[in-house]
Amino acid sequence: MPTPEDVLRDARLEKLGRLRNKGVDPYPSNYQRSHTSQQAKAEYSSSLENSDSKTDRLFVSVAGRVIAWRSMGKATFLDLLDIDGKIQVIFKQDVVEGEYKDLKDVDIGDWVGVSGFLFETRTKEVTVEVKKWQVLSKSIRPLPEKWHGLTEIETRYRQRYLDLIANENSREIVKLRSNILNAIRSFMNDRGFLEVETPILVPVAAGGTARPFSTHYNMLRRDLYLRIATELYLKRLVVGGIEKVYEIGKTFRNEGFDHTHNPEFTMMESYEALSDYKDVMCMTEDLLSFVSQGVLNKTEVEFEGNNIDFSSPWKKIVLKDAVKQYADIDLGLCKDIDSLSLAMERIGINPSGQKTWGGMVDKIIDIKVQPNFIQPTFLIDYPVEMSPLAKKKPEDSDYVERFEGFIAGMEVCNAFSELNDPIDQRERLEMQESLRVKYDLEETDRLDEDYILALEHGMPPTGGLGLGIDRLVMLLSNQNSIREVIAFPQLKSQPVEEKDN
RNA sequence: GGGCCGGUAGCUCAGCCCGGUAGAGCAACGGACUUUUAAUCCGUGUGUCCAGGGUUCGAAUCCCUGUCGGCCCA
Repeated sequence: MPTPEDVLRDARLEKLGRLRNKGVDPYPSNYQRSHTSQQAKAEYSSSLENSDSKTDRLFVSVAGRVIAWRSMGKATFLDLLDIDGKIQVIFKQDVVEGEYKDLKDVDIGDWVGVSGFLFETRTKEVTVEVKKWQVLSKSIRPLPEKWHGLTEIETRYRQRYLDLIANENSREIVKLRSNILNAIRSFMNDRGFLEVETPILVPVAAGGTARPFSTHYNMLRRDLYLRIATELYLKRLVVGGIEKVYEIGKTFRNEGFDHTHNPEFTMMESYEALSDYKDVMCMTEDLLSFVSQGVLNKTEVEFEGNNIDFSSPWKKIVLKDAVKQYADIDLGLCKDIDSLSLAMERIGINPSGQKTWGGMVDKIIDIKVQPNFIQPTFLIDYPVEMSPLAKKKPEDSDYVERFEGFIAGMEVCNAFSELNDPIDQRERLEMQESLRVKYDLEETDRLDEDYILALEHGMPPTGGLGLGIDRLVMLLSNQNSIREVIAFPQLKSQPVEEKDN
């Protein structure tokens, strides 16, 4: 029994067959277009402005997907969609070359290339009067509805191509994301940073606090992990004298996902020799202002009803003070797990679930502190327990030179003066390893011997930054879900369908 | 992990409270129409009602379980 879907498909397959019978290749390998939709319209406008002779009509060839069809009998209007937008074209029986009736084999959803003169309709819409045309790709499935488009979020994510065809905003986000990446690269390159690439498949998933994905390398007969950070490899490059490096790439964390987390996400990490976290703070302010200005032409954006101002200087607050202010807990008086547990219970946070002191502080920040940081805010000077890769503050060895940047209540970056004392580094990572064993944790940072070996050869004082690209794109595109800014976000698998044959 | 909401035609949705075997628009198909733009007009089809189980003479509808998605909370 054919499903209604099959019926629709069969009708299109029939047209495909008719095209082939007429000797038409429904899937030609190329098409020479002279203009995109918007280029054609722009050139038409400018030709009107400075033309003495209106006899010089503009002949263009454009290509795109048929997204609307208005047939008037011996004339048919189509809307074509290309990367720039829409353009209307008209097929007129007395103008188009070849058989006008052949248009019947074209469906909404097909790609076509058309050429002809531009003109303006009565309603002043710039339109191509088609002389020659050809099918560029025959589509055998229907498009979403033309007016409401595709709204079901699940289908938008699972069949992103349909979302992109139907929803202009989705196309804009793809473009914006690309522009943001370009702006970041341009900023970093101008400052003398070298863009580098480091391994994704790693023997030790170090450089952060997270559970890794594991995989297996058959030839080596060993398990490897997907990186959870690029940090330690980038710092090896700094040890090697590549003083300013950055990498933009995917990192992977074996955790759940929600509207601000995807298990694979894009980070930029940068390391600059002869700088510390204060320099990185300045750079971060400059970078985000530059990117916002570059892609949106402004440094203030609206996000979930708030006006967010990226311009420097950002608000800065010392972590200890923030915890006191927003959670009413004095970390100086709660230096062990028991006292901190009591303090947490007093303010209504359940401390169970967190086994380490650092983890508990993290939870307090998560719940009580972070949501207050709507405008860009640096939370600075973290407890050493939470930051095994950061350099201790000279005047207070319980705290390190580290900051995280929050915007709209989201953590968007993390930075520190990198720990370059190999002896201290070993001790700190060994502490993390012992915590893992003691509490049976999978997410503590790992000791990477090979990295220690590198450090022992001497790393200059270095300021490092990790910037969450997906969240930045969210902020600049006013999207409150990370899935809107990742073209193919992680989704649970659908039940396997049984097919008859 | 907890609570709430949703999954019906290719797409957008109604029907569910109050059980009687599914409906509209768009798309498709046939026809009219040479400046339309959600074109219009006439005619014709269209379904594992997310899955499984239960209640019932009878379930898209009520109940349970699962699943996928969304929102909120932890």
